Amino acid sequence: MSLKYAVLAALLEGEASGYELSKLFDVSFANFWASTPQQLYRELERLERDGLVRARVVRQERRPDKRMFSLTESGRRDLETFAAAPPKRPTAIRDELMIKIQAMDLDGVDPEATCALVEERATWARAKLDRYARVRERLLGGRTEEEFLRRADRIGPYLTLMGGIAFEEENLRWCERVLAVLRSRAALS
Amino acid sequence: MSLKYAVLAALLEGEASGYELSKLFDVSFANFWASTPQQLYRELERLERDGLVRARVVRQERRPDKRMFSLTESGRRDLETFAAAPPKRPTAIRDELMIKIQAMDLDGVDPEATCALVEERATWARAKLDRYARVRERLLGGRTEEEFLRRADRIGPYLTLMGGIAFEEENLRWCERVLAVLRSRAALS
DNA sequence: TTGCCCATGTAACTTGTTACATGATTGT
DNA sequence: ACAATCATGTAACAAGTTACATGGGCAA
Repeated sequence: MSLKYAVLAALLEGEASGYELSKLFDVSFANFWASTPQQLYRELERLERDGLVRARVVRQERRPDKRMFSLTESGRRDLETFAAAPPKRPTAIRDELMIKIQAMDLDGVDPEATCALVEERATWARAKLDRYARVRERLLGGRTEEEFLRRADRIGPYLTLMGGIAFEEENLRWCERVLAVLRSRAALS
Repeated sequence: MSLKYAVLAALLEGEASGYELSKLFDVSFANFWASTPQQLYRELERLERDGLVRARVVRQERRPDKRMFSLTESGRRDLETFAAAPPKRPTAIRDELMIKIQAMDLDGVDPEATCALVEERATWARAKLDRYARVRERLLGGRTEEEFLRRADRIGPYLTLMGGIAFEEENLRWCERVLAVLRSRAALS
């Protein structure tokens, strides 16, 4: 139900193809709404059928044709209504690593293996933070954060990005605390 | 695929009924693996059929019968294998509020309404933190964190709880920053 | 020459959600 | 009297995942 609104919100940035949206959902949108390219293509079909989005075919040379999607007036109105209404469902998280941590104390589980998993997570978190930093610079466009937040027309995308950055930073801190604990326990035995 | 392991990991705490598991998934497990009671009942059926879990019917007076589930040896081994293997899928988050924030700059969206949504989120975050604090006290059982992390047999559940607490604290800080921004913009116009 | 990028899609399958049903007990 | 708690479940539906297919361009 909400992937619909995630797509509409993504199209606020302007016209985009399914492929471009799938890239966007891989970087910034992934922080709060996970989805695969297949889901997006399916959703776009539905949104077009329902008149919330319109498609324009762009012929390309030496590249497959692409369909550029944009919001219709009715899509925009629907999104406005959604944006002011209270959320229907609580935030859902699905993080396999945490299940593995929950079960790490089992006899058959090598603490070294657990360490490796946490280190991998930390590496990913750092990579994500790097990408966010670049997106942030682009959004700020030379202004300071304070200046931007006071004057810019659209601050929504910046506020969600702030959320993503804070989340990954916290993630990284957690990884480091866990690694410190695991290492000091390894030293004891 | 991983709800399976989330359930097995939950049963590490000991025998539990479907109902009790659904309570657990509502409090601590919800931080990293969301699921509804109906999913749990279905999953438990499957796990029993596959021999990873065994059920024992407990007759009760003045209460419906209940089925208490516990891990079998093969369930435990399966969980051990899972715990040491790298995650198959990246962490997925689905947070409606963030979509609403992303779209908040639309003309038809009242900034007051957006504020109210963020305040509600902050209230929930505080309530969650309260509950986590109680779970934490129970786990520590009077010891300090340092002492606990050095000597306890099972630290997995504490580490995931630490993650949940850090996540909610960050959430709350984000809410407060957003509210400060929204209020100072409201004062300007 | 292997593999990734662009660009879209179909089909089969697995998960997750929602609404409903039962029925006694306990608390306000 | 009404709602919540305990305790489980069915059925219908919506959403998400995985594997596969197409086919030229481009870089190491």
